[in-house]
Amino acid sequence: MPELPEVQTTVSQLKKKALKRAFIDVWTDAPKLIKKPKSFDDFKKKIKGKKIKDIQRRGKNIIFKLSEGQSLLVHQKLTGHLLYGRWKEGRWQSEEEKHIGEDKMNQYIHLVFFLDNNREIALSDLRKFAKVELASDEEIKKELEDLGPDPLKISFQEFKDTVRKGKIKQALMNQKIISGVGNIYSDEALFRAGIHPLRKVKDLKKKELKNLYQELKRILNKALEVQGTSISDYRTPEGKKGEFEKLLKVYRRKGKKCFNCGAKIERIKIGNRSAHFCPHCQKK
DNA sequence: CGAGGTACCTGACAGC
DNA sequence: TGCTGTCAGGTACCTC
Repeated sequence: MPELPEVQTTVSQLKKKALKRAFIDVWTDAPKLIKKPKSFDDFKKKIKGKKIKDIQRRGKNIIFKLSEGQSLLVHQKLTGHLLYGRWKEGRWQSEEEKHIGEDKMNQYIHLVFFLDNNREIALSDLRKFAKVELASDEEIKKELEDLGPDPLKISFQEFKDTVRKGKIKQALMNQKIISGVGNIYSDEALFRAGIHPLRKVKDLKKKELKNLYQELKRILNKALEVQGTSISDYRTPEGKKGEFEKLLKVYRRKGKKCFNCGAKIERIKIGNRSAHFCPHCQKK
């Protein structure tokens, strides 16, 4: 799913539902999703009885802090998303919204955690790219130590100090520079700041960088308010769609008219990812 | 160390 | 209709 707003939405909703619950069992039809421990049997043995003490976000990673010094790490990659509800006889029921594409939902559920309150947390993942790991707090912490700061938590000075080189689009998406921003929100922030994605960071004026910093924060906060962007089958843990899709100005709008000036939105490749921009509002 | 390509999977959609 | 190619909220790993 998932960039910062979608991951944060997931974490916030799960916290309301699953805090202090314990895992009593786990099921999968795709054991390759679990990277640590390597054997699913070990994973199952280890997680049984562990209590959820906290749920945190670091970049796009979800960390369940468990009892006995253990952490459960989930990275949803492109199409993964965690759901909270009921899993009965191989079918999923969301807590609140029962009408959204139930068959599709069931088809992509590949991992189910059974909690001690007769509810389940499920991982739905069309492309099965997600990563799930259970290890000690220290081991998980170490794995995430290369991640850059969270864009919502840093000052402009810190932003300026960390976003220093390369093409601006790639710098924004580089998790070691700042963590949590991906293709959608980097495209959208650059459009709103009027900056061409291929511009070099070192060529940006301080004013442009400041503007970008502010637009990035604004857009991430706005997306958080509306629970993110739903592309493909993304749903919040409660089964709702994010509403940011309606606010997209360039992302996946190739060939359509810019809302500001009417020019046609373009799509180019930068480092094997696509970048969308308005050639008139975002001059190179 | 960094940049660029590929691999990991499955599905939707455009064009012939 | 059916086939082929391209694209998709991401990152790990390899080569140069």
